This record gives sequence, structure tokens and C-alpha cells, in this order.
Amino acid sequence: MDIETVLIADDHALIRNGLQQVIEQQNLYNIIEADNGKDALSIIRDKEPDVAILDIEMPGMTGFEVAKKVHKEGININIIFLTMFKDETLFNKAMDIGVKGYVLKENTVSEIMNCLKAVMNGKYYLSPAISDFLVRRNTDLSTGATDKDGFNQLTPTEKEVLKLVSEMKTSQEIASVLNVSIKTIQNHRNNMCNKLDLSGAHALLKYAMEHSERI
Amino acid sequence: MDIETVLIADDHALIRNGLQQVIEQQNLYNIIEADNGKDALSIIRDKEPDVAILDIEMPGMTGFEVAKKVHKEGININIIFLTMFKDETLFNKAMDIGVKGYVLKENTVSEIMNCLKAVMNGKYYLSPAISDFLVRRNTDLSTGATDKDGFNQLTPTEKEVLKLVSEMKTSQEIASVLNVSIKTIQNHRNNMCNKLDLSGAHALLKYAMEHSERI
DNA sequence: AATCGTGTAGGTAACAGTACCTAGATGAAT
DNA sequence: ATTCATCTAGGTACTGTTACCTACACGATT
Repeated sequence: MDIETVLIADDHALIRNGLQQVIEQQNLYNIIEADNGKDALSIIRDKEPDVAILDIEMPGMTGFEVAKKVHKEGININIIFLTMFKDETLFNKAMDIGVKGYVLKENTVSEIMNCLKAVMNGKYYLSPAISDFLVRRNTDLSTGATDKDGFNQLTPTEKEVLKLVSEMKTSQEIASVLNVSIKTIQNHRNNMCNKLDLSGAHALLKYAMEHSERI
Repeated sequence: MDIETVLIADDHALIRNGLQQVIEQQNLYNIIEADNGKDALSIIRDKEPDVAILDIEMPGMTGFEVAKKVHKEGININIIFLTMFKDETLFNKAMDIGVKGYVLKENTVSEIMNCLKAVMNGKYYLSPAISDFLVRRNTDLSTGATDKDGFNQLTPTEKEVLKLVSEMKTSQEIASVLNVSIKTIQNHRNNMCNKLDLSGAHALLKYAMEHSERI
């Protein structure tokens, strides 16, 4: 049997290092690393590894975008998503583009090895935390309870604005940083207030600072 | 020389594993791990490790909260923050509570070892990516020159108002709490801005939150 | 082809905070 | 007793945020 090649793409050296150590112990895999989405895509095109472990949250090109392009180009590769967040929408989209594994970074290392082995054997592997989460979401939806976590309703741009709000920047300052009109920022703020069901003078700022670790 | 003890607190097993591997290679350190903030705090209180590497983003009790408690209790320990985000406000607060190292997860593993060694030798170590924050902070302090002095210039009533300001209360709300006119509160805010040499939209609120532990 | 989500931008009104004034009451210190 | 700091309160102008709108462009989905 040939030695399989695994691509590890993550912008955090610590994660790459941890994964590499664990996978190499098996002496079953050849490892390539990438610290951003663009390099990962190039490597997948050129070297055609058997498996790609992609971090979703990478600057520039996300792991999700890489997977989408790979899927469109019809490249035959098993993709495992590695992510910090339990995002249902993202998970569903991942399934749509043929992602085989979906593991949360909070999971144990052995679970990631299990995922790798399962995917190598042509199976799907999902973090138990994901399935729990999905079940919970589904029951929430069936009981009619609406989104408890409005934070996930925010669009990427809105999160970007929220981050700058949490740094106490004024709308004018944020507009300058992002090179858009102050009206655009004011609209983003207002839309976020509606999504998060906030009202009052500095409710959004308060929310932004209370959730700053997630932004 | 004794073998130093290092606590690694991170909710992601992958990160803990990666760090542990790298640090153990040196054969210089004894390692304890924790996967949440509460356990980390207990371990720091009971086993008094020499260094604690704390992930800021942990569920339940964040690394930041752990550090704040440790600082308040006067426990003698070197703290290194490990975080994903370049947040200036958080960084400034970290410096205020005596954190010795501040490393981004996007940095290389060797840099984390450099940080550990530097902190062991009583030095500070900051990720190059956040050094510009430090520069800004120093210039702020040198040009401001009234940071600590200005705070002591505040009268008791002003401090009381500042405390309520730091809780994001509006002038109207503060006026209601203290049973005075909103104009009085507005004057207090304005007088404080003058004493502290603050200007701008939310300068006082920013100041109040950054110094909330002193109020 | 039509729809939808998203980002963009503008208008208007109301409310909150900042900036800079004046000024009376009170109590402590010289 | 007079000065002084402090707390109190009001006026006015300006800036910033919230709360409503409308509207267009663009890409993705259907």
C-alpha cells in the first residue's frame, strides 16, 4: 500500500504542529503543510494529496472557499474541515460541497485521528459535538424557539464593523478605516441592533464589548 | 536548578498537545494542563506553577479573568497570554494586570518557546504583531503624562459618576440613580474630561472602562 | 428570468454626549 | 469672614448614535 499524503492547512503554526506530531506518529502518512488558503489550493492542484485538512478560519482565502473551488474543479480529494465554531449553516454548506469530515478544534486529538482514518476509508466523520449541536438546534426549531444566539445572524461585514465598534471607534472612524460612507456604517450598526434586538444609546457598544472575545 | 513548572490552559486539545510536545523537547519543564479557566485558577492556587500559559478565549472563565483574579490575589506567577486576536484594548488591559507575555496563535512555535524562556528570565515578551500596540501605548503615556495623576485629581462624586459611566449608563440614568439633574452629571463628565485631558466622542467611557478596576 | 441576501448610500428626526459658558449653595480652611 | 473647592443647575451649539425610511448594484440561488 502506498503512503498516503495529507495536507494540513491552518494559519496557526501551533495547530499545524500539533496535528503533524500526532499524524506522524502513525508512520502512515506523508505530510504537507500550508499556512493560508491560497497555498493550500495550489498544493491541492499540483501535488494532489489524498486528504486535505482545512482550517475554515484562515485570512485571505478561507478553507471553505478552497473546498468550494476544489469541488467545482472536480478534483478527487477527501476534505476535512477543522473549525472553532459550531455553525449550522456552514456545516450544511460543507456537506453540500462534498466535505467528508467536520471536526471541531475543541475535540481531542485522538478524535482527529479517528476522523482521518474514517475519511481515508471513504466514510464520513462528524464531531459528536456537531451532531449534538444539530440535534439541539433541531429541537429548538421544532419547539418554535427562535435564535437564542443572534450573533451568528450577523454577516461577515457586520462582524467586522462590530469589532471596530468594540474598540470604541466612532462610525466616522470606522467608515474611514473601511473606506465606505459613514451612512453605510450607521446602517450596519442599525441592522445589527435589529438583529440582536438591542435598543438604546450605547446598547450595541455594550454588546460588542461583552462579546469581544467572539468577534 | 529546580525544574520549572508550566501550566498550559487551553480548551483546544490540539493546541495543548502542540505546546506540550514543543516544551517537553527541552526537558527543562514540568507540564500541567487544564482545558478550562476554572481548573486553571485552581491549579495556580494549589500547585503554584512558575509560568501559566493561558488561552484568552476559553468558555466559562476566560484566561483574562483567570489572570485578573490571580493578579488581585497577589499570587506570584508569570502569565503568558495566548490568543487568536490582535485586540488593542485587551492587550492594554493585559499589561495593566501584569501579564508578562502576549503571543498570537498565528506565530511560530519557536516564538512561543522564545516567549517562555524570556518570561522565565523575568523579561517581557510580546508578539512582533502587537509591538506597535505597545509603541502607541508608550507614546500615549508619555504625551498624556497625566494618566495616574489625573485620576487622583477626581473628586469623590466624580469617581462615583465615573464608576457609573464605566457601567455604560447614560447621563440620564446616572442622574436618576444619584437623584440629581442630568445637567449636573453632564457637568461632572465634562469636568472629568478636562481633568483627564480627554477629548472625543467616547473618550471618557473608554477611560472609565480601562481603569474600571481602580474606580 | 426572477428573487433574495448583502453591501452600499442617502434622507430625516430624535436622543445622547461633548464643549464651553454662567451661577447659586454649602462647607472647610486660612 | 472671606476665599476656595465642590456640588449643583441651567443655556447653547455641535457632534455622534439610534431609529426609521428609500434605493441601487451585485452575486448567488431558484
